Amino acid sequence: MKKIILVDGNNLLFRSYYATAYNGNFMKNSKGFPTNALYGFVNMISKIINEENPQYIIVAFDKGKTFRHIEYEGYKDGRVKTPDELKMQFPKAKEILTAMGIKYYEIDNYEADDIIGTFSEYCNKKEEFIGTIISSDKDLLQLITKDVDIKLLKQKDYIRYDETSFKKEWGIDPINIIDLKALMGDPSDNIPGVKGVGEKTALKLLHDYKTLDGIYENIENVKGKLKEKLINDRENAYKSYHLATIVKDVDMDIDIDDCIYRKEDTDNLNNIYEDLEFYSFLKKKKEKKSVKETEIKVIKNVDEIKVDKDVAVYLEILGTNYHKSHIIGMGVYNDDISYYIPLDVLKQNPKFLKENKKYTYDLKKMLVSLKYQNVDIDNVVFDTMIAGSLLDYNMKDDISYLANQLDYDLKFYENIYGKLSKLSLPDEEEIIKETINRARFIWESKDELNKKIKEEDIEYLFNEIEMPLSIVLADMEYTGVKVDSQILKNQGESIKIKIELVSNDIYNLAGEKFNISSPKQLSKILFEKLDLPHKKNSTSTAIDVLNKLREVHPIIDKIIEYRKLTKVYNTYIEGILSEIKDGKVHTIYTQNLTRTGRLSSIEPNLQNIPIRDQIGRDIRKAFIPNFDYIYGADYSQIELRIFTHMADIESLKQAFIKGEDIHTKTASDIFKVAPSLVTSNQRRVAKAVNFGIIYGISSFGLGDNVGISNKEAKQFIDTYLMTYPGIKDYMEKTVKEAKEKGSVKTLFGRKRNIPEINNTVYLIRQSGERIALNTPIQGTAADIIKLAMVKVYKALKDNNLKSKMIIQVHDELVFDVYEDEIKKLDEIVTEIMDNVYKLSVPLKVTKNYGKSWYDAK
DNA sequence: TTAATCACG
DNA sequence: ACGTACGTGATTAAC
Repeated sequence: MKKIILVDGNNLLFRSYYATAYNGNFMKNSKGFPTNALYGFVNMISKIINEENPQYIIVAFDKGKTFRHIEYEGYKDGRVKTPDELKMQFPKAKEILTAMGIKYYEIDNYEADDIIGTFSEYCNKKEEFIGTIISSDKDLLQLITKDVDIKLLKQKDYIRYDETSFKKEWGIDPINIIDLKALMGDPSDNIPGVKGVGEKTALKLLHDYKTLDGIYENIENVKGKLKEKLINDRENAYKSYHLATIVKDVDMDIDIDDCIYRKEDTDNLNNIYEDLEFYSFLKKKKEKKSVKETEIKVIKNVDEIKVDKDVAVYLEILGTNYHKSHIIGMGVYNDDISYYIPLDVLKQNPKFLKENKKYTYDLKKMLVSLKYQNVDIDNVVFDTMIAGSLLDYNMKDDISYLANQLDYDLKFYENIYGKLSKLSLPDEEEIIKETINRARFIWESKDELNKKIKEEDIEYLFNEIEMPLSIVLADMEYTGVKVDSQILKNQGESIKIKIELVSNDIYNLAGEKFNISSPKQLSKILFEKLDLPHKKNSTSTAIDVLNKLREVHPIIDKIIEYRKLTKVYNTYIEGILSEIKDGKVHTIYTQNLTRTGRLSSIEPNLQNIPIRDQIGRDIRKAFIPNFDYIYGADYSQIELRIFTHMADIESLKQAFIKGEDIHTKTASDIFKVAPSLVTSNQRRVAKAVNFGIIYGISSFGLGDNVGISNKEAKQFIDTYLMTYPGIKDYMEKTVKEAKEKGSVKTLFGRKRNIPEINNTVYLIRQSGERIALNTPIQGTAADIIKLAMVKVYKALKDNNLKSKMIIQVHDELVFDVYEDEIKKLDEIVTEIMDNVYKLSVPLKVTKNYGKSWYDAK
């Protein structure tokens, strides 16, 4: 017995396209060619090959207009036109199949269904063949026979139907799927069916009368309204029957030998994958760039090191958190040398690490790791990780991601050291080879990257902000933040008790015990057992849903309380405690991750320590100085100031210059009342509108946020735009330019590509427009505070202050300060933050200090 | 591994 | 009619 796998190619491509097209993260390769459908397609085909291990396989595609279009002009009318981004991917899919050794069929004026129908019929007739259809299209169920079954794809998995299981579940014969569709119709294909008859009614009718013919032969036995409907739409029913019938005798020659699954053409397939940038699919990599034979030298003693010009260095560690991970060794490479330096030799402080010009990947990682070993490194002039991220490559911790994007063949970290959860060291020989390969990649890519930095005109951003910032951040991370674990433990104890109490209250109010932390179980309790009002089909228990129910049931307040307490306990008590070592936490600031240029902070995240509620804010009492005081300096309304500067809005500018409260000023303007008469609610709304402007405003978003109707929100926005002429023009200009260039820039030239902005899908395009409006503002704020950090760091050094900058929270800098340095530090920080960059509006800084982060308010 | 939730700017 | 604020990270449940 031989089996043929019959794949519905159209169906697979559509599915994978729409599965990813809406999430806003539309996959494209660096040339801008859309790849999202293909990615899913390749995954699915590979899965099919793995699961079915087929001897014969074909993939069918639609081609041209079918008889269905000709005989029924409304056919598929209501359907949205296939997006261009999807259409473009079809030819590539066919190329991929050919390279995979899979035959595909497309026949003029037939759909993929009909080709599959014809192959099914082949299986029915030929004794030795059976078939398995793969699709998510239920129409194809009509092809099930004793020789043909189907894998009906669902969202995550699939259901396999053969003749028996189909009959059992549906109560009709497979062929009667046609009769079913004739009755029900199919809105997606614009097949009419019988009006008012859905799946339930249709199945009942077919159960009683077997077929469409059977129903009309016995039409007198049908009762009432249904009978009327059937008689009225008799013609439509039969027309639908015809349209729904899959053709089984397409005029084509089947040479079954064509359908044999052949060996893939790996080279060809790799070429296609490389072009699409599907690096994870690449099989057995070829050498991408020829590499000259170099003599590797493993350094045994520091005296053997002879470096007489600039050089690329790469430090390998086992793991990703360099505060915890161990150094493996260093690769050193230039045109003359190719060294591997093990840790014990590094510890002897080789001179070239201080003296020679150096090129790196992930400078900060190297600086911190070496600091722990008391190894000095200086004079790093170019970091390829920073360069790559400024040039909008897709950056990862692992250098090989960048390498692959630049057409270098570099083994992935995971393939050398294993998954992060299961790291292990390979042979020393491999470690040496791969570490040097990495250094060599840095050496060989630096000029290309540097050239691009110049072309993009971002040398200032690169050389004066990001490169020195790496050194600043390394120092901050290494210095760490002192945390009093006893304070956390004490708070934890009292919170634990409160959690106990509130849990019991919840169980009593619910009438049973359940896991309050499970949104699924909670929504069952709230919306089924207690039958609280909720949106149709929504099981969300998120805070805004709960807030609306506070008056409805006493359990809601308790749940909100429970959420607050467990959040604080799990994330900020237990979470922080687990990150403390030697009384300090050492975060890692990711310098090259965000799309706007901001930093982010991990393990632990020091940028989301609570402040808005008292219960969470208390956590800050545990963040204490290592020296004498915690000093904090915040930029006040920096994003709104930047917006005012960029959009050049005169009256807002004046307000900032005069030092007015900007939200009150806005409220006074849009509600047309004197500033002194602005109510707190008016100010709240104005504040939300101001934020909305920064986010790329939409009336829905604003309304949702403030809790007013879409219409009211629109009113506010309109008034706002009328009040401040120039904003509308600025926004339109920004979006227009972004559409033309496909990117936006900050004041310092940091570029963000926004491919979404020209997408054909409305929602994605809209999101792209908001990104275009927000990124220059958020990004410029990030540039400015980064520059301030660099300058402050230098000034502290120049003034011989021993106090330390320890935390950055986007618009806030936190310092650990000696008592006798407070005054000087305050002068330095204020001077620099105020004047770091001249805008047409002043930058304002608010400052405080105290015995803990809590008290620095 | 992913989705839901909630902490921050 | 659709379904929408921008940027992050950690934890938990549930697959």
